[in-house]
Amino acid sequence: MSLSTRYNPKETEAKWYAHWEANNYFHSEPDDREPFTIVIPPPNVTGVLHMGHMLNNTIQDVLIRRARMQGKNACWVPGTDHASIATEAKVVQQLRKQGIKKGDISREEFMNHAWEWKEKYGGIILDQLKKLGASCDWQRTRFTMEESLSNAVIQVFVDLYKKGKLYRGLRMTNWDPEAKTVLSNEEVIYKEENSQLFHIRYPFEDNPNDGIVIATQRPETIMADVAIAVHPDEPKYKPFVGKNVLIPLINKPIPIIADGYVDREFGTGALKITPAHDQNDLDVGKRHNLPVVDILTEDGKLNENAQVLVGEDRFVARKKIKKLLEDSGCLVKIEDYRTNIGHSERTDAVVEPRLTNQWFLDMKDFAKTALHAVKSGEVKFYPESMWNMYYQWLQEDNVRDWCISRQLWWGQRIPAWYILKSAVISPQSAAKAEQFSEADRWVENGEEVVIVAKTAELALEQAKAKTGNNSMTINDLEQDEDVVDTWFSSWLWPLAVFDGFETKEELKYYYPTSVLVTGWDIMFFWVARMIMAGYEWSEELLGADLKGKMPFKDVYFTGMVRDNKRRKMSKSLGNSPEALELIENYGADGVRFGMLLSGSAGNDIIFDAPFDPVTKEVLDESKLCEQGRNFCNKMWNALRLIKGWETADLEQSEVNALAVKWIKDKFDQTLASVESNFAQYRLGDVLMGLYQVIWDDFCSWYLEIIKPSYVSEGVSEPLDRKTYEATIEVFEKMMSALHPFMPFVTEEIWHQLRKRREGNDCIVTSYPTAGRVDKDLIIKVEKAKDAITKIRDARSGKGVSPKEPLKLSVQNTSSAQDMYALHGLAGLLQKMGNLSELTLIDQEPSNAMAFISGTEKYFLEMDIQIDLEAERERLTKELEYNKGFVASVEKKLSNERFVSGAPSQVVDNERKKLADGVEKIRILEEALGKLG
RNA sequence: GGGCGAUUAGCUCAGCUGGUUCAGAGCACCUGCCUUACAAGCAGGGGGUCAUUGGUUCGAAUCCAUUAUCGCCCACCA
Repeated sequence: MSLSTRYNPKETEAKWYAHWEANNYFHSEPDDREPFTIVIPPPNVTGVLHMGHMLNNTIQDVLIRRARMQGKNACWVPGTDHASIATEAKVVQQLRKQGIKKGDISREEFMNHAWEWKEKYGGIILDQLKKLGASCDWQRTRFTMEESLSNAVIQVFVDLYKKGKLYRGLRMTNWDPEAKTVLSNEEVIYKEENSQLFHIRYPFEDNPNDGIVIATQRPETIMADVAIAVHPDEPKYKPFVGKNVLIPLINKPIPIIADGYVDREFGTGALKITPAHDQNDLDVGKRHNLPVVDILTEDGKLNENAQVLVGEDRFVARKKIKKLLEDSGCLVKIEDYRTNIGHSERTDAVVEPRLTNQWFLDMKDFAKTALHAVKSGEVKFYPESMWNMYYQWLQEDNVRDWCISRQLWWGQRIPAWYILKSAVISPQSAAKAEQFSEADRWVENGEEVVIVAKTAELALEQAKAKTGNNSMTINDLEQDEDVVDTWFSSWLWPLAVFDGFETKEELKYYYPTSVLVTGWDIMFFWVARMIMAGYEWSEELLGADLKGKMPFKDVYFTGMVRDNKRRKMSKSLGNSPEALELIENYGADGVRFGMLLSGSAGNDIIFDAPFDPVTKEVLDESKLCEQGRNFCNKMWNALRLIKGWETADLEQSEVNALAVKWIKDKFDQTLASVESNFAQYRLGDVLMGLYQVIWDDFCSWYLEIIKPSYVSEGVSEPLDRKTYEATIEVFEKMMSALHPFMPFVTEEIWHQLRKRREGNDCIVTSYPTAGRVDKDLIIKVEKAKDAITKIRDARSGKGVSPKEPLKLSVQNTSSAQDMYALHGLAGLLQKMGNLSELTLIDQEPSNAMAFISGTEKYFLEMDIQIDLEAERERLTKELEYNKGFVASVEKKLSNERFVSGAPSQVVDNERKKLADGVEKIRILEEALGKLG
């Protein structure tokens, strides 16, 4: 058998992933084991794998794989989100390429195209997750718009309406002119940008030569002005209140009003009131009974109301109106200005405040329960500090009602119907029909009559009752055109992925899920709302079977992945490495290693891009992935070494027996820290611990200790079976401990180590647990390692080859006797230090180099002239250090308040330090004395 | 404007309730090695007043306060 000197991830990864899938290891069915459940944060169907996903899903996979190995019923539910806005935009774009305009086709036709698109491209990201090694239960793959999930959305909508938590109303909303839909407050991202403040003079109607100057960022909206407001106490403006001014360019008279809202210090102290395009102006307008003039179209162009620049885009209009104002002499000045501008989270278009009729969810009670959930500890956040952000957002005065309707087609259509004028077909209904809206819908108390029901049929029933008109048909109703916000379906994800809202059998078993792993950037969009939904419906759904209302017990917040300049990785910046190329270059295990080691919960991840963002050239910079790849290679070569050994029925040497005991203990020690770190989701620390024990202890020390020496070129002595067997055992245990982190290489080595029976795979072997540790043994071996290091140091310092055997002696003291009473320790020292002999002596040898390791004094005989001066200098330095050390300890111990105040254990420790220090000083002084 | 968090080696970060894993890890760096598992490697090494200034304490990287710098979240000032 010959194995390549380099580990080859590519074929190995494909092989094992297929093997795991073929054995159905990822699939979970409810049984009597304890469940361990994770629902994936569903990536957008439009998405391709990026660094954030890789981080996120690597963490989830580590947790799920470990749980599986611990014998829990591990279930990781994958799926995708329909992502209303993003997907609809993609489909519209695609149709446009085919020469089809969205406005020219029916809703149904559009939906057909959209579903087609989804079928074709929607699974890409999930396939990419497989490359990463994600052990999702693919048979459970869900989609937020599949039938059962959509039904849940409808059900919830109806329920909330019945509970009086949903309402429809005309409000100032955030309008995305690009997507042509309204957005929730959370979907508006404010960015500080350079802007300009236009100072514009509005001439008095009765005295056009004089006027009042206002300041605005948005000169293109002056045509929508309905008043100029000044502060009531401002003497400068007081005389003008009640007068009219003329809007420049269109010469429309509007009144000057007084309102306390105006800040006298800002700008000119006079404010234009534009109720259609600003919330505050709307409030002011309402107080003064002013009309609303809307001058913008749904795609952000000026409409006929504007009178000038009709049809121009708002930003083009801004530029052009500047010129017009200049020409009219009304532009006083322009100053530079920095201000926050809201952008659409999805399209990045500048959001337009716009008065529209929308559906809102009353958040007051939801906010309270969501707050309570975390406060009470029902849900735990990792890191805990994320709670601060969460808390602040859910404060009563901070949380605003959630606008859930969207003017899109791709999504769950709102189950609300309006009664049409045509329903007036009997005298009975005619009597009830007092008024109709512009859309010819029935109006009651000034509002359109709404019927909310799960289906059109049920809505019709209700409508009949309402109108008293039994001959009404479905054609007399009109369903709301809007769909719900994507997040209005995602917030049900943990409740709905198991069996929709239908059978509940699986929900009983899997709910609440164990942990949610997600980025903190969607804390408000998603995490908080899932908690709300869990609180609202889990009890109704599960009744007596409820194990907890919260959708998850823990939330692990990952940081944002940033580049080495601390910029958030994004497509537009082009600073994100191609996830798949990364896997291609370093292997999935290498990349997983890199992701896991680069940060802890909540902390942002600085991830060096391995590719130049501009040239796409490979930079030799993605150190952590490289480290991961190298680690794979290291383990691979350890495997090659071990597999190359011949074995024989030999007596196990003392050295080997000691080495085996030591590595087992050492690994158990690591396993103990693995357990505690896992409990705190410190995955990076777990991985580093395993990395160190495998690389340093196992490869660098253990394997070197037991490595059989060679007889002649290419031929080495056989190894005793007992040691060989133990080595395999430790190695495979290490592989199983590492498996959740680096599943592919560990599975491969697992199988290379032994012939395995069908089904004996690393992925399903039981996760190792820590055993008892012989601390004394570990300490003694550590001391021996220190001595060996000093020997090597001495060799390299004196230019003596490691190949040249040397004589070493130890001063015969009781502690030396105790140390070397450990069987095999002397042999270990001899082998690793390449010593021809190791003896305890009472008489110091001549021409030997002395060094101290622990409290032992060693003499290394080398066949070279010892430089007495250098020796003296080295020893003096060490002596000085120890004297200083002892002095500080003595000072501590002579402080009575320390001796009486500190715990006795601490004081005892100090005493021991002192004793050791004094002994070292004695040895050093003695050695220096000998040098003369 | 309100709030949160950070500041420890050249870089990225650990350091839990103050005292032996108290100044750590990984990477980078320096020196020497193509030693028959691995140069994607081996052996050895250097490097920090724990941001500032005070305070509490027998004892502070750790607790308190202050200042500075950075980051983030929230908020309608035209």
